[in-house]
Amino acid sequence: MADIPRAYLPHEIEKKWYTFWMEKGYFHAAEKSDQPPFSIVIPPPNITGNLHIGHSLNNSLQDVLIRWRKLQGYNTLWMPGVDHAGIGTEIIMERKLADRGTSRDELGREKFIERMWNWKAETHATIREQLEQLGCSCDWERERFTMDEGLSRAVRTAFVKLYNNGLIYLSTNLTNWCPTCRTGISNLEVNPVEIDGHLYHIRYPIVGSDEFLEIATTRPETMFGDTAVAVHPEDERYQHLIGKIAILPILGRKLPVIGDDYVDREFGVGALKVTPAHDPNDYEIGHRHNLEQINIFNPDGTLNENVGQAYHGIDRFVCRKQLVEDLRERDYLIKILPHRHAVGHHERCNQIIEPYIAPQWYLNVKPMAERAIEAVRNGEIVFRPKREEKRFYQWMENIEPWPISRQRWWGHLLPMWHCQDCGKTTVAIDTPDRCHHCDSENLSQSEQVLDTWFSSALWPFSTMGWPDETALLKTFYPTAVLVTGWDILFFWVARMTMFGLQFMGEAPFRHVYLHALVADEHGQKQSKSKGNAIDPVPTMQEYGADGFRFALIFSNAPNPYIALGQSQIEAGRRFANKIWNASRFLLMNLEGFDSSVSIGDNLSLCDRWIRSRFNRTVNDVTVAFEEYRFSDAAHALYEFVWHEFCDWYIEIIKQRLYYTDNLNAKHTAQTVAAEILEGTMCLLHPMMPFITEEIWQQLPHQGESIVVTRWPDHDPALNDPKSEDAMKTIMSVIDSIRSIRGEMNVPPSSEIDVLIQAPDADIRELLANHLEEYLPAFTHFSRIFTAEHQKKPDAAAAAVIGDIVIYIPLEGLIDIKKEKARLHKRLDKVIKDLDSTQKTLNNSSFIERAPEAVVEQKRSRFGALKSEKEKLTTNLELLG
RNA sequence: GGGCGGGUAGCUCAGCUGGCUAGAGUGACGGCCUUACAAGCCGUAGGUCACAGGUUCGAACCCUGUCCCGCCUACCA
Repeated sequence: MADIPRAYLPHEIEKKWYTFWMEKGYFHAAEKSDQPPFSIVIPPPNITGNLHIGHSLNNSLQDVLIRWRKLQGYNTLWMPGVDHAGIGTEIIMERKLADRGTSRDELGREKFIERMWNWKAETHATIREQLEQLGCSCDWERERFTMDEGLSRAVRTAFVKLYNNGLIYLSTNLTNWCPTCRTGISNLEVNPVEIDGHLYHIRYPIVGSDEFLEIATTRPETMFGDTAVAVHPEDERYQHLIGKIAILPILGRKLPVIGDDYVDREFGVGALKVTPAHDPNDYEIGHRHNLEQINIFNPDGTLNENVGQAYHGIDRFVCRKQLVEDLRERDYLIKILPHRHAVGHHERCNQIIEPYIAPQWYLNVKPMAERAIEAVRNGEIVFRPKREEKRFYQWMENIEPWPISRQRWWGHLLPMWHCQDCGKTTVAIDTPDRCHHCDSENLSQSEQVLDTWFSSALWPFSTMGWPDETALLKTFYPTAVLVTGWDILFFWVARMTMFGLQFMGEAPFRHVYLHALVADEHGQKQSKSKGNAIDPVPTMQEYGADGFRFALIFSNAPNPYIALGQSQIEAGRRFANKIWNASRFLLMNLEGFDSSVSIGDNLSLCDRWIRSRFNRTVNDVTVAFEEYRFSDAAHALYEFVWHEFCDWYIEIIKQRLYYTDNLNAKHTAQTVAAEILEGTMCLLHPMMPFITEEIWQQLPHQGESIVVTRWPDHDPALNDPKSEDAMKTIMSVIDSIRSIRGEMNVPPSSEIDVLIQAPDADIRELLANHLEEYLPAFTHFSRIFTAEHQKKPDAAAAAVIGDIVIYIPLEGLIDIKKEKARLHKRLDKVIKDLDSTQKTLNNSSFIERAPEAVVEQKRSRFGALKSEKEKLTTNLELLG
């Protein structure tokens, strides 16, 4: 046993056991089983590169649930996989191409996609390796990719069904256009970012007069697309201009001056230019007034032929600068004011989006959203934390049609074929030979792809074989719980809910657990550029996967963000080390131990106590897991392992393990210690899979792995409040002795006498029976005297616990001044508490209205405080 | 503009279906290499629970208002 290392060294252990688990096939779920099913589908990581710390948290939590439920006897399935992540991945690839001096356009579609597949292979392997390192018990044999054959068929099937239901339609509206990515995107993908911009005031001459109409705009370049100028119809300043014609500066186009309620008289100068093709509000105004829409941009954000020779072909922001100069020169520019406002940015490439008219395919999600709302309202789906339901409703109730087509290359092609002959569209799951309308073979498939979230929305059932009616679906759909960050509630959770209800007729999950996002130790968002990001891989290497996982789970309070820095992770590692060393100690003392020999009824008080405490911990952890209070579960175990099992139990049984000749007593201690340690390893296993397996294997055990053992049952009958109370008394006495020694600076090696005055005969007996055995673990002492009354020795320090008084004679060591100060401090606090307790008890309303138990509690507290006050006072008097 | 969450120890946060002496991790200070663990052990200090009212026998917790902070959401040019 001496070859067990002193400090926990995770590396080899982790690798060894993961390989073992895989060889045994523990993570592979049975399609059919007598056991109840419990399934989770992973939020598929994007194939954009390495996993970040958010993934570590997300997957640690899922692994906790899966491993815990497996121990409870469920047939568990954790479905793993990765997401092609559409535009996000394309952008990564474009950057890589740029580094090599080439580009997407240069490569062409086919070659580009070929590169994407290679990149996918690379990142997919990395992601899987990192999840394995973390210890994830995924059913790897079933791993899926959103663009693999089966899932692609699911995507086409879903599309065709929706299309045939009339829910998918083509519309040429204003969309959010990303000129950098050259595609339309949905509202969700647009991040409004506050920026310091400008408000440009420009004058538009009025035909047939000397007047000008001053307007204000943040985007002067869009004036090329103006088709009107608008004022408020009741604005007395401008009423007389309504119906007249204004002249567009530079281009000289004629623009009607119109009156529209939309115009805010208070803002700017109370007049605005109307650009229906490039502003959502102007688009609406345009409709109301039958205005022409003039598109002024090319798809890449350069200005098109509608803007006149001088600006044609140049970039939108270059144009803005140039145009402002020209306006200034020609005296159209009145002023430029600083103006802070929100500007939409594409969440993927972070470039400014333009409202732009382009044909897009839309999915009418309204009817699906209604069913989804209903599913949450009637409790078919339950959100944790509950507050997330509000966000869900708010978004769902105001849902807008979802633009699902993207003018990109990487993703699922729309299953649509255009007929060159009749011009009609054929929509089909499998590539059609002929046009469904005219039978022509002259078909070409749409080149657009679907929004990446379309396939994600199918994930809970597409991964299980849908549209086929597979055994897997039958067993594991709907999934038990979806575990993900709240940041993708709308992107993903909402859409999965809608699609699950639509295609499976049943919500895809019973529970949705939305966990925190990981910030740094000061609550700042982690990011590579800020340099405060914690990279999981080196972290796991340095601290071990278990310590890392524990730190994440321990910190995962029900907050929107969790602050996680180096120190939290170090605490996780220290805990793993503590477990390791406690186990190491016990294993060293288990030599010659025969676990098959049963113990009699010679349990010591501390044995009964630790069993009771363990039993309660089983309950605490189980209930916490059931309620997704992961942090509470971690805290309960941390407290039990460190501050009860290690700090007290192990210390106390050293006496029996080392020094006693009583082999029965030793055997009992070994039995209980081994039993509690094994049980604790089970409780810890979902959070810390590796170290618990390693220790469990070395302990006396039945079965081949902790992964497939049984979760301890909580048995209320095993709670032993009597032993807990008795131990509490003993622990208080020991604490008091330690406290005196500490505060009086008694050298650890010097032996002391302990005089205890205990009026209660039961307490005297309790202390007389146990203190001799328990105290040596905590302090050096020579003799203990317990009596009904004790005469205080001259030079002694005193401590009071209720009606128990402890004297420690400290001849030559005691500092009277210090001792008096110590007692005074305690006395002050006791008096304060006593006063407030008395006040409460004197209040007749309290006696009448408060529950009996609360009153009783106060009374007994009052008694204890009173007794303590008297004893402290007496002792102070004795000190003179 | 609307909505949500928060303000508790130096730091990061638990506790909030009202009722033991308000806790943890981390940091600080003092003492220990005590044969499982210095990634450890022992002791100590540190809090008007943002502020002001209200409800109640009783409020960190419930209600109202105020002041800060963060987030989500929205079409103010």
